[in-house]
Amino acid sequence: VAAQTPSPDGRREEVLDAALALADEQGLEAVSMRAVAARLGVTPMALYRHVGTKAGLLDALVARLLAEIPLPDPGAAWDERLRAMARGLRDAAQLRPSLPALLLARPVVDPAGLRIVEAMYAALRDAGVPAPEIPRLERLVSTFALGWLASEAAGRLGPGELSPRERRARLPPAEFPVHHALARHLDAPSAWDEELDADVDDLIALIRAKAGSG
Amino acid sequence: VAAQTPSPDGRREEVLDAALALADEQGLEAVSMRAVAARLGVTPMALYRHVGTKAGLLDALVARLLAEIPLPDPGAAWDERLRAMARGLRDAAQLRPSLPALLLARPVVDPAGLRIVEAMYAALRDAGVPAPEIPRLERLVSTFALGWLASEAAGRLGPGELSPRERRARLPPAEFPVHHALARHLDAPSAWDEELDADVDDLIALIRAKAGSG
DNA sequence: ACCTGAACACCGTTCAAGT
DNA sequence: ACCTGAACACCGTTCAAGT
Repeated sequence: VAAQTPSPDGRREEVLDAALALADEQGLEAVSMRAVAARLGVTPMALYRHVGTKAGLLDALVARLLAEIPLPDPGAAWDERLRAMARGLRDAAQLRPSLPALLLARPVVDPAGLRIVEAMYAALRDAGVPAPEIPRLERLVSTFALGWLASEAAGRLGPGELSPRERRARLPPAEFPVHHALARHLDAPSAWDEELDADVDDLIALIRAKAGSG
Repeated sequence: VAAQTPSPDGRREEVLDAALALADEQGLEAVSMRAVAARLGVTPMALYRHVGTKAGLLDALVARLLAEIPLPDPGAAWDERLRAMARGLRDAAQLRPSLPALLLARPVVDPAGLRIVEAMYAALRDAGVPAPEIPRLERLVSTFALGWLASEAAGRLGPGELSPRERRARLPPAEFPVHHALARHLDAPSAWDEELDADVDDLIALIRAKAGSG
């Protein structure tokens, strides 16, 4: 309860700088109150005055990272705007590997995050999606985006310890017939960046269909 | 390196039972080696023989939870099978709130997980999706599903501390025009279960379109 | 107004020792 | 074969005290 809304002092910004540097260098799990304090040459307790608690620190980091994501040119076509936002999110996550974990750890209630939601709403409206459908479709798209970022960051899309071929060799053909039938196409997953582009194109087609029916 | 592939002893199952009970009662973050050991009336060190390490424990939990998810009736139509799988995942996550965090924490390389992927492949094939497109579409759908489960578990879709109305009142209309224009439709988000059904219907339409073009 | 010191109740894991 | 005890290097947070 001490410093729920800490004063906008410069010291707070220094704390966030240190936490972000730590996250960039060693991952989000290295961001402990003690480690951040050590980086500032100060006692852990000194931080509590500025960020309230560790959850407060994480919330502040989310706000900062989201604020860095560029908004698309409002003059561009709506589908180009969606593509630009997807690229912006992906670039942000690749630069800041801790972003997806932060987004999942804390609900987004920050103006910096709503700014992005606003741009999504505008794109869906300009696509011709009926107003009552817009919030749900925005959540559909952003849920996919979040799942993608989290998967990439957590290594779910990565190769794992075994190659696809080795892994498949261990699957009994009787129980996994489609895996074996698709063998050729499982071996060479396309570059992830291209896959994300293709997925976004599919979602854009989905949105277009929604607009056509309204 | 000690017990990477521990013997299939009964003691191991008891360790997993205890960990799962702890996760169900107090959340995944309560699952510590020390707490699991205490529940078994044993020293933390005793666990290492059976699960190797904490990561090993988590991997084993993922495998167990995924194995519990029912597969759809292979005789049903492909879209009904997809709907059934979505419901199965959602039910599993609601029963086991730690599932999404586990799925994101550890890449799925387990046969219990691939069993579900296999059923997805089969549904997409039966929908008429061209073979080269199937793996990507499976990842699109499962990435959305994962994002959904993680969002629901982390409270991203929850109400937050402010009501939608209060939150919107703090957004400057000049910067958030679409939020304000959509006010009526933001106030009453539909039940999340119904929203997931609608999302799955949209993804099914997307898949149908892919099939039609092949 | 801002920071420190000591303490409390926790973590995962290693190593040597017991039975 | 299975478990224990002691130790190491960590966590977030509270409280009283310093300047």
